[in-house]
Amino acid sequence: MTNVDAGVTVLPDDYDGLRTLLLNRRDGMPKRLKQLAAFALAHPEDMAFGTVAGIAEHAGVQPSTLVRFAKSLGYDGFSHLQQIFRDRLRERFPDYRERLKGLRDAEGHHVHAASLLEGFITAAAVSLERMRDSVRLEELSRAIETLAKADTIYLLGARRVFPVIAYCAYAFGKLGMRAILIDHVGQLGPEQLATATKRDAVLAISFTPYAPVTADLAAAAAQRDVPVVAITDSAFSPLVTSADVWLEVAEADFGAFRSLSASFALAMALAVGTAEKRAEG
Amino acid sequence: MTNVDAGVTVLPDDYDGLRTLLLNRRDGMPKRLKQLAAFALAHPEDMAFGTVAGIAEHAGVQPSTLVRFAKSLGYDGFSHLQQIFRDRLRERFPDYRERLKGLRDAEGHHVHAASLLEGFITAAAVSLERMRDSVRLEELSRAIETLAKADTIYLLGARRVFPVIAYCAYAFGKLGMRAILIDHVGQLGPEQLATATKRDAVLAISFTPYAPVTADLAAAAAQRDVPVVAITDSAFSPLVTSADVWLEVAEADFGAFRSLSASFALAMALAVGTAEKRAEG
DNA sequence: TCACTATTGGAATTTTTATTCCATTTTTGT
DNA sequence: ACAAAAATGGAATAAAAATTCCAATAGTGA
Repeated sequence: MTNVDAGVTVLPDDYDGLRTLLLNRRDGMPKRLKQLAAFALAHPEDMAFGTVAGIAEHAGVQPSTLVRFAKSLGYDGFSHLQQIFRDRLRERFPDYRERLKGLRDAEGHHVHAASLLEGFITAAAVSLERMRDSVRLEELSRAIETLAKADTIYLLGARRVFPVIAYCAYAFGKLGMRAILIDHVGQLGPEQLATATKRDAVLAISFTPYAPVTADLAAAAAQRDVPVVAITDSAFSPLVTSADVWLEVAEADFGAFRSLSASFALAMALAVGTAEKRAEG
Repeated sequence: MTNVDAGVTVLPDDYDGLRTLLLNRRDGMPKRLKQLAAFALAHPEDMAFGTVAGIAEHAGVQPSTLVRFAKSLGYDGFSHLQQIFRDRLRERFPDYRERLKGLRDAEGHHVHAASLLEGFITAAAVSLERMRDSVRLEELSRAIETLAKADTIYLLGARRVFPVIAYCAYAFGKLGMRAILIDHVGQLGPEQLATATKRDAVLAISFTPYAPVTADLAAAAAQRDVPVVAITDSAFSPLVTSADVWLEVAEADFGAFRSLSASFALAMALAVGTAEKRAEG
């Protein structure tokens, strides 16, 4: 059987579309299917996680009815329908994820400029959205307090995240705070950091694969009781053990390149927040 | 019956508890299990929805290792462990409401940190959206062609946009293209750029207020017939007169700080596009 | 270096889960 | 009220997934 479905509306692939479809079709549906439509909209989480048998029991129908329900809407089967409910929970912007996936699939063959740009824009947007939910505000506040108390802020970051830390140097400077960029020129990182005391603070950033210098220097500073604020991408980062406060940022990637947008936004919030904190007290 | 369970620590049944458990055990774990622990915390959604085979592939381990991982933590098997990740997503919406409520109740400084972060996130997102429509694709293609023909790419950018150009140095290098970062150390910019010929190219970035060095060095290069590709924010930029191709990016700002997200996305697209162009021809 | 133990990879097996099929019941139109 | 069509329930089957097991490998201490 084809899914051309007599020229009727296209099969929805997101939750909102499905919802509309169900509401429209509701009146013409037989009893059990209508019952399922109501159940699905009332318990989308169950639809996302449950098994056919479990949902069927919960909704008061037979397992086969669930499969019929999915097919009557035009899906391949229950699993196909369930995917829509799962996508809804997975990301708050499933369309972004789909778009990224689509673009990534095209990779390897010929990707033209437009889709490249689109890919990087989307990766950046996903990173930002994700951070909106994932950053712990208490931690952010603590990070700001730590930096605000510091006399001088030492900025630590290498390779891929060096741009972020370089920007911090610009921002802190512009906001009138003393900040030193540890650029590790001539391998002089340890010496650049040598003057840091417990009255100062280190702001360190590192993402997988963690540059050893960053972890080493942060550890050395922590050893000497210099407060360390870290931005990193997982609780397993070597920075975590050295850090007094750490903030988690998971950047999305496109192809081999990971976005830095979320890190930048977070760094800017840290810088301005710290400046305002100082102005207050 | 107590839940102390033979002196072992209690088996966590929520995500936060699991997270703590993983962090504590991390050091004593064998390689593959540690790898999985990191993966689980980095991709909780995948853990919630994926199948053993799918997750195993994504995490780079064998299916059996996943089951072993779950058991080594004390769970019955993978399915039992997965339940914890699913529960977390189930409660995500209440969780979110909780957060908002907490935000409202919390002391002023949390709210403040939140709105700062929100502001920078929004500025970045707006910049990205805006660029989606405003970039001229023909110009982007021309820029890519120009850079692809170059022997060596000289990277020019100062002050606020220095991070972007620093990132370009990283990206071009990683893609196997010869690129020189003109960092202007010791005011040696002119000397760093002196070896550029018409067989090379300059990639210059500058936004208001245009740093004079960037415009001057770009002009000097153009004078010697070195092709110049520019990224800037208006047709009135001093870079435009020197540039063979130029791309317009208008970044949004929040407070005194302007986003760099769009510029980064564009720079990444340029870098990867150039690499692919070279691979083709 | 050698034996011993812990860890890992991969195929085989078991269990769970989705799907199909068909007999039975309900609805619909005349 | 009757025949035809549609819908439903439930068991049978197929598919997919989790788990187990064992051989191969890496790691460790004598």
